[in-house]
Amino acid sequence: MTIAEVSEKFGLSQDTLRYYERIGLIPPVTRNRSGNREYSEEDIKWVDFIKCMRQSAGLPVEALIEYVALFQQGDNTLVTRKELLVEQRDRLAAKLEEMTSTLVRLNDKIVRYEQTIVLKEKTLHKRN
Amino acid sequence: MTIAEVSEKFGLSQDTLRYYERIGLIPPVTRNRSGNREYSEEDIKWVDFIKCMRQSAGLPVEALIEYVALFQQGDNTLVTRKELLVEQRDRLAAKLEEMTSTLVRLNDKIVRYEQTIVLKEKTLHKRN
DNA sequence: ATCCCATATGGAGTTAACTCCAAGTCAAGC
DNA sequence: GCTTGACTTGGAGTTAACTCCATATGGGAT
Repeated sequence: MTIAEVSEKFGLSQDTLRYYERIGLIPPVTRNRSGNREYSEEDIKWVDFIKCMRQSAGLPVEALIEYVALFQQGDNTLVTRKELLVEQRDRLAAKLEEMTSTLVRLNDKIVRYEQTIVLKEKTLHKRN
Repeated sequence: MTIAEVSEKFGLSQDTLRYYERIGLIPPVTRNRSGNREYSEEDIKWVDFIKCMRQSAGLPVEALIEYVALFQQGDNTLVTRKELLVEQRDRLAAKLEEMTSTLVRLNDKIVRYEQTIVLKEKTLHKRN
């Protein structure tokens, strides 16, 4: 797959894809004879994983760079990598809890707004 | 409450508190005779609300500024304000779902790591 | 051969959200 | 009455994460 196709597929700009590779957020992408990126299945899996961890989970770029670096060092970093993921997972879980209670708070606020608005409408009715 | 106390209480720097006020993320704070901020109960509730919506829910500053501006215009913006909150609530709920499935994905990955690590350990045992 | 277009690189520019700084003011203590 | 320390303001600086740009190159169509 070319960079244009990957960009299209994931909704990441070509610049972002190159940027991610440049800073080590994804491992170096396969190239063809003329030096252009030719994303392999592996490469695409990395893009998918990183996109998910960045955009959806909001994991810090720094942690992901470290993860990729460890990955490239091979099997003797398995335990470290796992620990890194566990830490991020725990952070994410905590964040989720926090956000859930904020969602509840927002919902409550909305309900109070609805009540206030209904009250206002009734008052207007009475007047007219 | 002074700005130092509010800063302490919420873990927001004094600079951030002034910045929030400057850009309209919280309404103008009460002042004492010498012009220093003297946070009232109301003011503190705003800080609490905004901190929550920013840091925990990650609502965009822009939307919150609009909300505060509407609030300051009085009761005839009730419906607009409610709609604004509903939109943000829905976004937040969507984000939460997305994050939940990413959490699952991360968890799965961790489980696979654990299996791989256990396998490695067994292999080593056999060898030695 | 020439034109065109997608791609390449290194480096500069942008954006959001703070964060820091310089210079000034004010009340309290010595 | 002078110093000290917490506060004020407007504006500049920083950081993370892109995003854009200028310039160059490599193949395919005419």
